Order: sequence, then structure tokens, then C-alpha cells
Amino acid sequence: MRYDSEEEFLRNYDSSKFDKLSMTVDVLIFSVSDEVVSNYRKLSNKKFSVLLVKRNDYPFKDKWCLPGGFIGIDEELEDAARRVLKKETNLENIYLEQLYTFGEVDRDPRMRIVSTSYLALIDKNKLNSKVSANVSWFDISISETDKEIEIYLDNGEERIRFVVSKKLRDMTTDRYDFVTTFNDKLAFDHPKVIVSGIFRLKNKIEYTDIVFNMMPEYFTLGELQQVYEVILGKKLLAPAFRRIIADKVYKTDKVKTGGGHRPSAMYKYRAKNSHL
Amino acid sequence: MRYDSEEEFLRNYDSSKFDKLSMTVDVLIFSVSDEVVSNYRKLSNKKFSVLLVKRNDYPFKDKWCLPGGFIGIDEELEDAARRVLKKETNLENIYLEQLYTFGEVDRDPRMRIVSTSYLALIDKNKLNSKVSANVSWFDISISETDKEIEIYLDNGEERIRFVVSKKLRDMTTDRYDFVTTFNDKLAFDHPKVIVSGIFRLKNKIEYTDIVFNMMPEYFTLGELQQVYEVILGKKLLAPAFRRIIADKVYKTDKVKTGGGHRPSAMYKYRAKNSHL
DNA sequence: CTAATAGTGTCTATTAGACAGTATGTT
DNA sequence: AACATACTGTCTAATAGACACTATTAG
Repeated sequence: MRYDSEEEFLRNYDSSKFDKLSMTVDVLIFSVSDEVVSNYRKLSNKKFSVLLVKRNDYPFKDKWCLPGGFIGIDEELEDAARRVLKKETNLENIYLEQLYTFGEVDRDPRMRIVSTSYLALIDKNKLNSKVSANVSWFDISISETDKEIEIYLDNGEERIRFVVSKKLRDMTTDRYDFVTTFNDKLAFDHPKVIVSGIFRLKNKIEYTDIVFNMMPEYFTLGELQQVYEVILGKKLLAPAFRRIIADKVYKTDKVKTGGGHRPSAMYKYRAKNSHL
Repeated sequence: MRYDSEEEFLRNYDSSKFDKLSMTVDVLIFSVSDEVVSNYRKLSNKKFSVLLVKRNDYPFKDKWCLPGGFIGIDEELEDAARRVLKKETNLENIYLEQLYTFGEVDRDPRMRIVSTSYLALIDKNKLNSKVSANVSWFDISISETDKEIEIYLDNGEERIRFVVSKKLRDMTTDRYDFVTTFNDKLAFDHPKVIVSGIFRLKNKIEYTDIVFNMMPEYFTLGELQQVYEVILGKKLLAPAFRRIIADKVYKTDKVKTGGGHRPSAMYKYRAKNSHL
């Protein structure tokens, strides 16, 4: 069939000509939290945490999963992610970036579903209400070897363990194929999504100011350093750390006291092109 | 309706419950080419180029677009990208990475189509056959300001110009929303896809060995430097450049002669964990 | 006073930028 | 011989790592 114009073609277009499938978004919401420590002198330990939802319907009934939802036929991908974010945390204007699109044919037992995952970072202090019953923050612990990544998630009541193996994809870049080798409590391919998000964050914290999306308005440099340390999974030296972040923050009049030690000045984030 | 098991739920699942849409992949194939120079003494200039296909059907009949295709209901996303790559270049085992998923509601005039774009890098010397009539390599020239990116594509016969404006997405990272402000020869939202790919490549060339996917097996350091320069859009100093790439390459016995100047040693890529 | 963190100064090692200078082909 | 590129040496500037030292609080 030949058409004489784009308009004519579109009028006659049969949209059933190509395969159709469903799409979802999954939102990986990271934050940091404090672990209270018995010794009054010691700082509270920062923990890096992820928000999970307990499924109360099939498929994967009673397993934990990332907040997510189907994309409407007239809905932008990112709008869908923001809708999910709003539903689970009641927050808007949150840092959000597209992470990766997972399209394995059998990643959902119901039918072919392609899922675009998003990475969101929030400051937990902004959460006005406690999250609802089937939603919970899990602290993340990571142990990584050449071949495997083992992750523990802990919400105080329940402990989740999963293992993902790394297979180098090519010689020229440090990309890996992740394959889940142990997982009994997470739904879908969410172990892979979580690992991808952690890697993305680890990378970006080194060359962007992304970390400040997880910080409260006022913070001490010690707290900021702890957040870097928990995400990078290693200790940093304070003088070097302070040099590096010196031009990203500015000192305020506020002071944090109460620990059994010298009080600490509180700082605020200064964006690159700001004049504060 | 309640189910007693995952199996029972799946047996009764109605897959028409959620909206369905079509998905495509678009493959951004980059390579480098030589521009022959009249002066026998001078080196040929390297050009950075992209493969485009001329559409001979609606929609966007007679416009240029990235190679792409619909995803089959039982096809992995990346397999679809490899299928497209094989069809247009007859090449396999090519560097391929997922770039971004574009899902604007009206990006395709036919219906809702979400497209996952892939970035592929090839060494043009591996192309055994000349590409077919409706397929062509376009050299890329970029001029960038604070607010806009202007790109010219040239295949020797036809010149394509498009302009994309940059809108900073947030203060903490250098992410932009791209909005096409001028485009009369490219189909779909492909100006945005091309710009995203160029940015990705510019970034990755700084901290990975990705560039070697576009190089022939044997190359001189001058050629390699030219490729870096054309992708980064700036001149580099030879001594510093040589220091930086020293541990990524090794010298072979081959020598390149014929220019009106001192011959150059030819090098090969050495992967990080190789022992050559 | 003591334990613990806050914050600074400085030395050293490594890396990046700049540029001068030597080497060696082709016409 | 002259031009153009290949390749090296070295000085300097900037950055990162290490560690010692001082400051200040609650108990």
C-alpha cells in the first residue's frame, strides 16, 4: 500500500502491526540513616539504606521489591517514576535519574514486561510521616570480591541476603553483567537493579555533588565524610577530604554540640555556580 | 479474586489488564574516518562519524534516522540492538552499550513507542562491504555554547544541521535536558539521541579504554591522539598524552612510513589485565 | 583529667601542563 | 635543504596521601 503523504499514512496506520508489551518503572530510593551507638562520646554511625515494599499480591507474594508500577499509555517514563515516588514517600522534587532498562524476556512470570529503573536520593529528615506498614528502610552492607557481590539488607526485624556474580563484559571498560546467584527474599530481577544502582552511586559520588541530595540542609563535615565512607566502603583521611569538598560547602553560624568532644561547625551545600 | 498459589495466579492471569505499547531500539553507531589532505607531508585529519539510514517509508519518509527496529515479544533488548547492527553493517561482536531509554509520549506520530537507544563503536576498517545505498556515514562537527549545541553532519553529498538546547536538570550533577530547537532532516527525536551519545562518549573516553573499539589493530600514537582530539574537541599536548596512554598500548615491530617526515612506530592495545 | 572528635599545618609523592630540543623520513 | 611529524627530557604547577599537632567539649 502506497501513501501520498504523512497524514494519509497516519490516518491508515494499523497500530497492531507490531508486538506490544507492558512497561513498568522501578524506583531505587536510597538514603542515609544514623545507627545510634551506646558510647555517648562516639558519633552515630551512618548507614546507607534502600526503601523496599512488601508484596501482598501475586506474583512474588510476601517477597520484598522495589517500589514500582506500570506505565500508562499516555504517561512519560519519568512521570511514572515520580508518581511511584510520591505514592511511597509522599515526596516531590526529589533527585531522580534514569538508571537502566532491564528487558530480559522472562524477568516477569506473568508476561513480557520491560522495566526502566530510576535512582532516587532523598534526605530522610524530609520524610514527615513514618512509612506505611508494608514499606521499610533496609540498611545495606556490601562485601565484594573479584567475582561476586554479597549484599545484606537489614530493617531491624528481617535480614535479606543476596549474591550477584560479576562477569566482565569487555576489555575496554569496566562493565559487568550481573547474574543473581542467590536470592530468596527479593522479587523479580531486583537484586541486579539494586547492585546497578549502588555501582552508579559509588561512581557518581566521586565526580559530582550527588551526595548532597541525601544530606540535610545543615550538616557537619564529619557527617558528610561518614556518608562518603559508607557509600565508597572505605575510610578517608580527614585533611584530604576537607580539601576536596572545601569548595562545595560553606560554613554557617550554627554549631553542633552535645557529643563529648569539641563541637563541630555546621555547613551548607554550595552549588558550583552559586555565589554564596 | 484470591489465589492459593503463585501457579494458580499465573494460570488465571489476564495480560490485557495493563496498558501495552510498542518498543524499539535505536543504535547509534560511531566510528572514525580519515579526511585526505592535499599536502603530502601532512597527516590526514581524523573525523568522528555516525551511521544514518535514509527512510524510504512513512513516517518521516526521506528523512535520515538512526538504524533501529521493533523489539519482538520474545527478544532481549540487546539482542534486538545486535540484530540491527548486523543488518546495517554485517558486523558482529561489536562494542555495544545501552545509552538511554526515551519515552516521550509523542515521540512517534504513529502511536506510543518507547525506544531504548544503544551506543555502538566500530573500526571502519572492519567493514568489508561498502554500506548500502540508503545508508551513509556522516562526519560530525560540533559547536557548543553554555546553552546550545549545534551539530553539522556531512556525508559528502548532503549536509544536516540541527540544534539542541541544554537545560540544567539539577545543581548537584551535570545533567541536562536536551530540547531540539532546530531540525529539518532527522526523524523522530534522534537529534537528542545523537547528542546524548556524543556526551556519553566524551565522558567515557576520559576514564576508560573505550576509544580502542574504534581503532584498527595497529595504529600510531599520532593517530590515536587525533582520535582523542576529535572526540574531546580540543588539542592535546603530545608528551602528556603519551604519558597517559603509555600503559594502555605496546610498541610493535611495525613502522608506518610514507609521510614526508620521520616514520612512526605502530602500537597495539594492551588491556589492563593482559600480560603482553 | 580523659576519651573522642574537630580542625590545621606541612612534608612528600604523584600526576598534569608546558615547552624546548633532538631525530628522521620524503620531496 | 626544508618541512612535517616522531619522540624525549626536564622544569614547574597542581593535586593527593600521610601524619603530626592543636583545640574543645561532656562527663
